[in-house]
Amino acid sequence: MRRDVFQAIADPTRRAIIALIAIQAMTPNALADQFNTSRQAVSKHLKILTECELVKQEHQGREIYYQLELDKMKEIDHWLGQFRQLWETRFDQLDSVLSTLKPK
Amino acid sequence: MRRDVFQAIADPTRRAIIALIAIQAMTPNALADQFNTSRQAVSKHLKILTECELVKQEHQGREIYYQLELDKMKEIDHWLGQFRQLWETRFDQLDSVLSTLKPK
DNA sequence: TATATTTGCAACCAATCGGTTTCGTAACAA
DNA sequence: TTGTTACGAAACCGATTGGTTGCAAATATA
Repeated sequence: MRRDVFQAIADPTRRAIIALIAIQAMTPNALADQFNTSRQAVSKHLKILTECELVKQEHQGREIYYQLELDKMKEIDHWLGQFRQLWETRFDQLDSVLSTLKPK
Repeated sequence: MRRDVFQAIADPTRRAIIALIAIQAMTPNALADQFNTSRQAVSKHLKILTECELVKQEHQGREIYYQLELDKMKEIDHWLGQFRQLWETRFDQLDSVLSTLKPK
C-alpha cells in the first residue's frame, strides 16, 4: 500500500484530525467524539497518518495519544516552495507594471 | 462529484502536470509525451484539475493550452499557514533553549 | 472536397477508499 | 476473579479512483 503525505491530507476528516492534534495530543476516542464518525473509522485514518509518518503515538496505560509530526508537514511546505517562488515573481511583475502606470 | 484542491494534488501524475504547466502552458498531447500514460488519462487528470479551478484553458485553434492557476495553489499555502506558525514557534523555543545552554 | 490531427466525453473495468461490524487483546476496576 | 474500557486488526460493502477503449466534434491540410 503506497502512501504519501499528499494522499494523507486529501481526506477532509484526516485534515480535521491533523488540525486537532496539532494543538495537543489526543486519543482515538477523544478524536471520534469530535466528528460524526465511529471510533474505528478514526482509527483507520490514524493508521494511514501513522503509515506516512504524519503522526506519532505515545502509549500511556491503555490509552494511545496521537501527536502531529510537524517535520512531515514541512514536506508539503517544501513542495509548495517552487510555486511560491512563481507567484511572488509574478506579484513583482505586477508591481512593476503598476509603478509604470503611476510613475514617481 | 465533490472536488477540492487537496484531492487534486493527491495524485502524483497530477502533481507532475502541475509542475510542468507552472513553467509554461501545455497541450494535453504535449503533456502525455512526458509521462508513461495515454493521452486520455492525462485528459482526465486535466478535467479534474479544471473542475477544482487549479488549471485554466486557453483555446488556440484545435489545440487547448492548459495553464496553472497560481491563486488556487495559494489555498494550500493558506491551509499550511496555521501549522507553519506552530513549527516556527517550536523552532523559537528550541532557539531559546540553545541560547540558554550557551549564554552570552 | 476528403483526410488527418487534436481533443472531450461516455462506457467500462479492476483496484482502492472510507465506512461498518465483528473479534481479540491489553489495561484498568469491582 | 469478573466486568468494563480502550484500542488495533480483519472481513466485508458500496462508492470512487485511475486507467482503458471507442467514438464524435472541431480544426487543419491534401
